[in-house]
Amino acid sequence: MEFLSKIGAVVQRILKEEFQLEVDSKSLLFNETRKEFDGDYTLVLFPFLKTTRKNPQELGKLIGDTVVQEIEFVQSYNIIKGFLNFEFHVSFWLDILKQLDDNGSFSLPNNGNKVLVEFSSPNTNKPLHLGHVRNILLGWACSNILSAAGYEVVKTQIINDRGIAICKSMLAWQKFGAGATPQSEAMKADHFVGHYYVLFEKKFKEEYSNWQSSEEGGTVYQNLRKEDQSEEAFFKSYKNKYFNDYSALGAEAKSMLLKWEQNDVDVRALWSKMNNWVYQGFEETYKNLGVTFDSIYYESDTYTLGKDIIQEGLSNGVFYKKEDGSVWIDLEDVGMDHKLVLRSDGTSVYMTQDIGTARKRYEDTQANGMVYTVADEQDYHFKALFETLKKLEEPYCEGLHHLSYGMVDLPTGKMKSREGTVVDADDLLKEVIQEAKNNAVERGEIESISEDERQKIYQLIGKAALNFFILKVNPKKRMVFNPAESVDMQGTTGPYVQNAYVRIQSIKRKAGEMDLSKRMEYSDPEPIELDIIKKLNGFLSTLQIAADQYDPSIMASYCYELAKLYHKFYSDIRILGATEESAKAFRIALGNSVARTLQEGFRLIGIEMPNRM
RNA sequence: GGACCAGUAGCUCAGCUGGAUAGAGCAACACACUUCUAAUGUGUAGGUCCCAGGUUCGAAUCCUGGCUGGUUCACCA
Repeated sequence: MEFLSKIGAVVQRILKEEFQLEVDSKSLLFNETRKEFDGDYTLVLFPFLKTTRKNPQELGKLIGDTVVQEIEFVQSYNIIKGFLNFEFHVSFWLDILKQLDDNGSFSLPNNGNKVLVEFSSPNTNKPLHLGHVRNILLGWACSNILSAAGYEVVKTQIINDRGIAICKSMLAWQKFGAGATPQSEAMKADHFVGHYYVLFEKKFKEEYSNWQSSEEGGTVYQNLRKEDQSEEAFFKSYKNKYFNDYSALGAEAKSMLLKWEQNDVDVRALWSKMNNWVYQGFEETYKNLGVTFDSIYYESDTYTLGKDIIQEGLSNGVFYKKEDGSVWIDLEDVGMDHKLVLRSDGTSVYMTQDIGTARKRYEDTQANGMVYTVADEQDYHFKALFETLKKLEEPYCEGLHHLSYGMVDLPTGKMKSREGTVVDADDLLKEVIQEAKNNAVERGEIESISEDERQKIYQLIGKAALNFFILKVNPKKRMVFNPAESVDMQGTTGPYVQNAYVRIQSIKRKAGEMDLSKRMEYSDPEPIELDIIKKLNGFLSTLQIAADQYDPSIMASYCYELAKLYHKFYSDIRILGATEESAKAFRIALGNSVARTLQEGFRLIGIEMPNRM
């Protein structure tokens, strides 16, 4: 805040002139004065007491007197213990509000950086679930926040469209589908494909179970079991081995994968057909979540990338080759291990592709930064990837960030797709919207508007509840998703914030066309009104912090706090019923400013405002 | 075993680049709608900030060591 550095400069000068004490502006911390004391901002004097050999009263008086004398907007000061509280003129805050109204901006100037934000990045064998929802909302909100903070942003995703998982769906459809289509079954297309993935797992499980009681299975168990290992525990741990070495279904799926890699025409056609169904379904979910992408990368295109860079790195000593032909990078100097970048048979690993994809994206966009929205189980991988890209001296290597987020747990424990405890993204959206509708119908505020508009409002409210519930939590924290609480619309929720906005709209409608110029005559604001102005003034610095930390929860909290102040203001103070015309005009103008700020803050975290609710 | 992340009210979370008496919401209880949308506001109650040391005028915040939960350390992705 500019005005604080003005005070800071005076303090610095005094400390230097009087005590030969050089203090840099960073160590001069001004805090907002706590509610229970008089003042706007507080300078903590303790750090200077020893070196100046003054007590707080003396030092505070010296600084306070000078600041009040030299800085026109500081009206007075008081000293409590080691805290020097500055009180500003009321007119200063009224001017701030006017400036925000006249040429206030909700974004920061372009900073010359271009950043690519990757999020969502699903597999194509099943529909999106709650885990994806957190990923998508985080990535989307971060994109908006970075964009408002002055970055040029490219939103992208990489779709994992190949591999054994999609082959399982394909195989199950081929064997058991009898030519069914999403249309013929009237199913959302990605759910249709997911159904066959589940069917495959079911048939495989049956097959495995039969094998376990067969002679062959029994022999394997007797020969390979560890001591004290129960039959159940053994077969649980043996599942992968069985899939690869014994299973007929496993063999078929693997053969399909092989054919895919050999570009078999029929398999490729089937693959395209099923992936396209999934994409149709995803598109619908993205639309309902309100997110879009600027570009899409497919793993089937990118999985071959990176090998040439490995050669490059070998020749200039970034990588080294072992006797068996495998290629590695030594990351011990940054506290990590040696990491494989190419297998001994010359095929790629995850790391290889990611190195190649990063460079391709740089070539495609010239972005000097990349943000990867990926769950925190991959922290180590991304650390290794970024260090590798640094050693390769890639031009964008200083702008890499892993937007790491914690898993989403249910109150009953972890989500496990195998145990059917996942929360489906589409179901979730439906539920919150239905809950919004139930509430709205009960309240009856919007009975008079058209059915179409009502539906639209239910959606906005339901989505607000869901988005806010997920985004209010710091990304890196593991979060508990309680379905009952996620549809809550009271307290620290999206609808609570929307409600503040709606109240303002309602007042504007009632006020009609009004000349607000009289607000300039309003000179004696209530404390709550000043609190609101201070909060409004904090929007841009909040945006900056949220962008620096890649953390939408900071913006979500800000909006909640502003809405909370407005709700209190609304209940304590007459707006349309104000006795003075100037007060009425001022309060309407203040409301307008709050509404715009809430709307913009919520837009950044992917939530739209209704005009009624 | 090494590394990383988390641990704050019954529950869900803020606060963490050190500052005044640790804050919200939910749940509980009590109040406030003839008055601008009560999806609101007010109040009561609720705390060993995981534990133990250390640094400091001052520690939920920083350091060290533990404890608990999670993740990771694959020629898997």
